[in-house]
Amino acid sequence: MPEPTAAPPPSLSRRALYLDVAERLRAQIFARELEPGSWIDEQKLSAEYGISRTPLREALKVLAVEGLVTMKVRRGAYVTEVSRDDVAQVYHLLALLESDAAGVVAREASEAQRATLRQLHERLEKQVRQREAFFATNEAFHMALLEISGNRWCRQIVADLRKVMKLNRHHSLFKQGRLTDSLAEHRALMAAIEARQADKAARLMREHFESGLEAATSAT
Amino acid sequence: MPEPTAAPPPSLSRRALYLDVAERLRAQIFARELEPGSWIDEQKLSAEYGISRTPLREALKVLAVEGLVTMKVRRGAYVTEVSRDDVAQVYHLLALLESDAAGVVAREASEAQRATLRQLHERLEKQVRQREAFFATNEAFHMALLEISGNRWCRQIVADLRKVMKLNRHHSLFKQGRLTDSLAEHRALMAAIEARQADKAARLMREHFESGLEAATSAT
DNA sequence: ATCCATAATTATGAATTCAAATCCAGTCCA
DNA sequence: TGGACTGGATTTGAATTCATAATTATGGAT
Repeated sequence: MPEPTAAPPPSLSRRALYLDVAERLRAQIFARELEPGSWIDEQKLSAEYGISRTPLREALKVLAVEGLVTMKVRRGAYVTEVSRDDVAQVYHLLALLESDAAGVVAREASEAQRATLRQLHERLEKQVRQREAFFATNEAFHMALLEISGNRWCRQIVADLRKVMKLNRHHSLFKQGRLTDSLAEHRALMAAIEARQADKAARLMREHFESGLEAATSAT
Repeated sequence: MPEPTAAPPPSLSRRALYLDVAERLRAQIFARELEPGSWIDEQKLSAEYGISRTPLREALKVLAVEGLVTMKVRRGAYVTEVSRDDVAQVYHLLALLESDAAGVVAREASEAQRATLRQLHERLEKQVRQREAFFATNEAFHMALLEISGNRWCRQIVADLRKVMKLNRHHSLFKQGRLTDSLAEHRALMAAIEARQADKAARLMREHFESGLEAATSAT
């Protein structure tokens, strides 16, 4: 069979193939090349990727744990659909989990850990005009905070929920003016963390997500 | 021809095999039958389970995402250490998520939904002497509450975390006197829900888990 | 024309096979 | 004696094959 794309260098990838495939699948899902609700054709995709079905199926199972795809018995994998209601529920959970983490961080973080967050926040301040970069740094800030809070189970859950949120086409940061609002909220949160005000940090984080939800579910 | 009804379908399990295998692996990991840090012999295990390596490897990749095992390239899977700290982290999360749910239920549950919880609680009252039955009803009560709270993402996460706790050998309900204490806490919680006192219900649920953690990590 | 039964096709789930990397024991040589 | 080397045994990672469930197509009866 003719291979669709040039074969990659044999052993340059020290990572497992199924992880690369999972990464590629995530990218295609987030890019909407695989639409939410649609069935994933294993044969077609494995041919497209130039691999066998085995590593593809392993990758699909990984994404299923993350919530990006849904496996149906004897029916294959489907890209997860996120309803308006799901968005609200997930925002609620993120508010709960991340506000708790923010409180822990404000209370217990070391100076070095605060410095890490400070640097990320400063980067964020400079990226209000670059939506994509802002996205990435925002994500990095939130995950760094989770990392510092020290609860690995919480970190994993939040990471997965955030991936699911990316499935939602109405992402809050796409909304008009949301970027600057979000930045202002981050600024206040960072200040509370620097001042080691745990309750305030937790409250600000919760409000940050409430604003985000409002923006996400607004008409535009 | 009186063709005898086809033999009972061998696959009564409506779940995928790899999920069952993952479940079994988790059980062995938490029961320390697979020791932390030890290498997992795919051939031996698949033979032991009476399956091929394929579904086992899929399950291992699922557990890798969950953080229960670590995959090393060309070197196989290793059991990750599940520390005392992990238990505390999971209890903390359960307290956070279930107390929130308890608040929602106290605030918004219908009379029919309260009746469901009431029935489960009354069953619990009668089962203080039967540990296994108490376990099951306790679980049913908590999951029913989650169900009523209406957040399917939260319900799924809590179900997963509870699975982890259930497999932990230091389960709080195994501790001396914990059953009656737990029941008393449930009684107070139920009363708060009946009285539709959301804040109180949330607080009681949080304390319920704090007591549970204390019991779980105590010396005995 | 519609509906039902049944045959053919297709896709999934799992087992098996195969190639390549790793490990291990024994040997050779400085 | 000790360390590097070699060749075989293991073991992983991935492709291929196979069995069965699900889907679609076909044909016949009402």
